[in-house]
Amino acid sequence: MMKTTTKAAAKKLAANPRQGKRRTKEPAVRGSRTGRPVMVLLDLLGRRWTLRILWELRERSLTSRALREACDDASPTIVQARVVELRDTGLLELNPAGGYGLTATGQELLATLLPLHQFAERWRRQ
Amino acid sequence: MMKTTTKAAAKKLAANPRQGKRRTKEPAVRGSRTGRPVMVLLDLLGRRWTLRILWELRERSLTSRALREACDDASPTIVQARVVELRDTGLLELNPAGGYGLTATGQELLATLLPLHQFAERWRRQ
DNA sequence: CTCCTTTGCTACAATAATCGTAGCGACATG
DNA sequence: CATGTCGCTACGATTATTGTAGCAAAGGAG
Repeated sequence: MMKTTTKAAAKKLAANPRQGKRRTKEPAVRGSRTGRPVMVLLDLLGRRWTLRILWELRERSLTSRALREACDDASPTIVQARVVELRDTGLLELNPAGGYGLTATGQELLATLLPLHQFAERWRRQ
Repeated sequence: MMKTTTKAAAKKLAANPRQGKRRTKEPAVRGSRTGRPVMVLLDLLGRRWTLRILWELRERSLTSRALREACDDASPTIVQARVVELRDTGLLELNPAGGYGLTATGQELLATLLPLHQFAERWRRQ
């Protein structure tokens, strides 16, 4: 019934090594079959919690748990799934010292999203 | 199980008057209980097809069907639901002459999203 | 006034995505 | 060893999204 799907973000990981290196399999982004970068990006950002996660990491790194709390205590399942996607697409990374943070590319993206803050304020006042 | 929900975008509309004026009920946006404008906005945009719909309307109005086709033939159910949300939040409107188009506010929002196009291009090349 | 097409919109069952709660193994500290 | 945190997963329950059909209200052509 679906046209294309992220076959299943991540299948199974052997065990639980404190830090699991991201394996490079499934594209992680379903992306409107055209493959046009913008569409792929819009699709990626248009998934629940993705924008929020990026936003919460805009000026600091957060541990997996802190990140969940920052996102209104979102389900660990989905936050983890989003983190995997964002890592696979090179926007986010797990710091060697621990905690998640934006990559250089991720910060570039966030820079283009920052104006949303101002817009939101104007928007609120109709 | 849910913390907050869009009780059900729209229940039932009496009949099918060619153009149904949006009724003002449910907030339409669940928005991370904090109520902070940015969060509400991120939540709204973080729903499937929302960003895409706005994007497709960036430089032209489209009829409901044309809009669906532009969005990779997304399900009419979901496109309609998103359109309702976007109308309720004043970002999109149904032109008297027919077809959906961005409101002034909607265009403001889109203006802040346009840079995503350039980013996406850079992003593609890693 | 019919026939025909388009428009905005809905119903419905099936499927996929998301949610909550619980918990694992690895590692560090006391 | 006992305790705590870390990144991460399992799994049943609940929503959200998908596809397919189709309705009623205009509008146009004949």
